[in-house]
Amino acid sequence: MAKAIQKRTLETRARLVSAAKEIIRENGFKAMRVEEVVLRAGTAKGTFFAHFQDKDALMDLIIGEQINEFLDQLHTQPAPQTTAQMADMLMPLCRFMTCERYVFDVILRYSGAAAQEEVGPIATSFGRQIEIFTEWLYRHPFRRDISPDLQAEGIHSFMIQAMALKFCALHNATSITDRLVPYLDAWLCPKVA
Amino acid sequence: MAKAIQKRTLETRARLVSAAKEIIRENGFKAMRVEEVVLRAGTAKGTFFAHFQDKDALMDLIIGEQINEFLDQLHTQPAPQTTAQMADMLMPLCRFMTCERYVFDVILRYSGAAAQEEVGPIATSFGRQIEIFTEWLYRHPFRRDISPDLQAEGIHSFMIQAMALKFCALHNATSITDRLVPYLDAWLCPKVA
DNA sequence: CCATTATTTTGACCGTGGTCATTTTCGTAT
DNA sequence: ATACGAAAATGACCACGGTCAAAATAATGG
Repeated sequence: MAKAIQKRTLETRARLVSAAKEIIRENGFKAMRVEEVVLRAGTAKGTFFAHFQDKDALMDLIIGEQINEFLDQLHTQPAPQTTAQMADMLMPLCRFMTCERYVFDVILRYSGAAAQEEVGPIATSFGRQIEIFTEWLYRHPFRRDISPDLQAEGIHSFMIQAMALKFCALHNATSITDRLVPYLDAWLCPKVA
Repeated sequence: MAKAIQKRTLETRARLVSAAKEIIRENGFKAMRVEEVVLRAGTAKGTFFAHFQDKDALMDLIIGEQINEFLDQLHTQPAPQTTAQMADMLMPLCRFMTCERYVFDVILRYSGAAAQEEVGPIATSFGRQIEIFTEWLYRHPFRRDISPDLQAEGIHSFMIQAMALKFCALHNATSITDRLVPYLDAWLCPKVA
């Protein structure tokens, strides 16, 4: 049976989401406080939690949406022929994911480690990411001894690793690309004697 | 110049740490609340924060200590000869790191993504982990086309990946070992034509 | 032993995420 | 229109991490 969602509900939700996005645009993701969102949306605090399980659920939504836009972009481009090219293509996405430490933390929590029962936007976008990688690898296979799926998972894994190092005090001199390429070379183009 | 630390300071700190460990032993890491720690230690709340930057700093300390014990264990064992053997050796550590979702989250935050100025216990233990892997690989090199250091970083990266998937609703049927071995095989024993 | 300074401790207070019984609004049948 | 049951909104309230000026305690010098 349809849930018979009222128009009011959609409107309130939309107001909350756009208030949140506005704050993020002005002051960054970390600055998004529930009280502020609710103030701008002109609702009571309780209303927020009637629409979203918790603050992070809204972050999940907004960040997931942004990631998906980057993936749309990636999807239109041809498959990379070299690891350097691949790293370059991934850069915009990596830059966004690491634009704030807080953002990267949310992504980590919701991607691999998503404890949610139902899979959220970020987790879904990660699935899509793997799919895109897999498609690339079908078009231009780097390795033939392992499946494109496994290769794709590895790329994902090294992407996370390269991004994580960005926030590590010891390694923040090197750029993400510079860190990613050696991983990708070793993973996708092993030169075994 | 020595800071001339009073004995009282050490005692208070010790009481706080052992109160925290006690709570963790009884009810898990997530149950460790500052109020409860302070209550059991018989100090005021402010004292806690005079000793630790924040709650997570104490978690970092305690978890880092535990990780180090597993690493001590690993250090006494001979280098693994196969990927399956390696995965088996890593299992106790992986099990601890994923004993609670909260623990894994703290570890992620403090390992790769440690934003701290000074490197904390967990981050340090991860450095040690890489060192141990590197030593293994010098003794028993799986690949010769890339450095042991790079191989070690990859092992670490895939370990994280395998653990992260444990918390993913879609993948929690498979055990960590079962997920780790294919990664390690592809990473350490590429069979390129 | 007292005075003075440095260190530690204290606990009232705050910020922010999250809850829930109550009230308001909406859709529908009469 | 009016009544009534269901969905949505409200805001006082709570939990818990974290702050800070003031008080208590320890170390030092005369």
